[in-house]
Amino acid sequence: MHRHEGHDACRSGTRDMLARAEAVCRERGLQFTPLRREVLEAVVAVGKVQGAYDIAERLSAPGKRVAPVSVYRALDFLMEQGLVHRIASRNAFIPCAHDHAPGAGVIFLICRSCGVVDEASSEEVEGGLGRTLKRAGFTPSHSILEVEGDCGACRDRDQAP
Amino acid sequence: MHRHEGHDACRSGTRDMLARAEAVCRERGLQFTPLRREVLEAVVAVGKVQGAYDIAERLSAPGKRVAPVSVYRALDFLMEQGLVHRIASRNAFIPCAHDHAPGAGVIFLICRSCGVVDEASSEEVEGGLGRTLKRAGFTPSHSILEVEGDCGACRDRDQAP
DNA sequence: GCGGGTTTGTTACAGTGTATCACCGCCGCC
DNA sequence: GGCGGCGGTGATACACTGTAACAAACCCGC
Ligand SMILES: [Zn+2]
Ligand SMILES: [Zn+2]
Ligand SMILES: [Zn+2]
Ligand SMILES: [Zn+2]
Repeated sequence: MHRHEGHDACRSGTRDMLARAEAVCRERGLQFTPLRREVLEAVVAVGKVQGAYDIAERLSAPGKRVAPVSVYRALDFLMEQGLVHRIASRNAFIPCAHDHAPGAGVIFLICRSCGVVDEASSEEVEGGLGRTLKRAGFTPSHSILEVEGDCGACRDRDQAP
Repeated sequence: MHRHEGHDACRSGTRDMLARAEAVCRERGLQFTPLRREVLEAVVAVGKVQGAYDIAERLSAPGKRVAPVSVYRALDFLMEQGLVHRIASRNAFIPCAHDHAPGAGVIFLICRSCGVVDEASSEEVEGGLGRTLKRAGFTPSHSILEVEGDCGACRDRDQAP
């Protein structure tokens, strides 16, 4: 069922996220380099969907340019480690504060007005999808489920200004 | 529930598809122009996911160039009329031989080996997703559900060559 | 025929993602 | 110490995807 902590936990301090990233990398014998750290910080700090070029621009400063290709490499790494998700419908990236069970389906709730992306999960959806695929004789390798709409916060804000 | 006719019906003759397109356009007072017809023919004929540039190249011939931008415009039109779907995870397009109820969710089953895309639907998934969104206080405007994997035909072919 | 909306052609451009190669830093090995 | 492999980074170039802008052609009703 849906045991989700809400937006605040999703954007749980940059510190927690970085600590987790360090732990993950140490545990797997991988390098958590300065570039990877900066990219993850940028993704977490903004909290909304961001394109790779946005991140590159944000990390660049007069005299220190970070090329998009470097950002892509860092994002690929972070995605492999489950620290970042890619939102296919937006060509953009968000941090992941969860610890997804391997193979568990994630539902992305993308707010079109504030750009915040919440994550949810549902045994019911998961089960129904599995049965549907089985019935169709289809062997899934990986699926994406992205919903665009308005989050509760934005709806409240718009209705009672 | 899933009342789907299978791949053959999906790729049901080009003729059926064109007849339906003509009917739809006439009924709605829209023009089914030669370009739109050619683009739809190309999408139907191949039957697999195709990028807009693939279609443009396919329609181009020595002496007669079809620019990608024209293809995009035709595809936009065909999508608005429900004759073509866009597959977000592939930046590609497929024909739709179904008559979807407005607002009904579609599940795309994308075979990574043959490129054929099947469509399915499931009340169970639909309902579970609706309840999950409601619980999260999220008002959906539109969602995509795309599954990548291996279709039955390819699995059979690979196992018994 | 004329005027106004729609469709198409053409060009240019913005946005997204990858290939390639060179360089660097590190670590293990001789 | 010297050497070679290996992973990460920088830099450039390029491919792929999609859109903006404007002009020309087309259609249709008046
Ligand atoms: Zn996540
Ligand atoms: Zn919002
Ligand atoms: Zn369809
Ligand atoms: Zn297949």
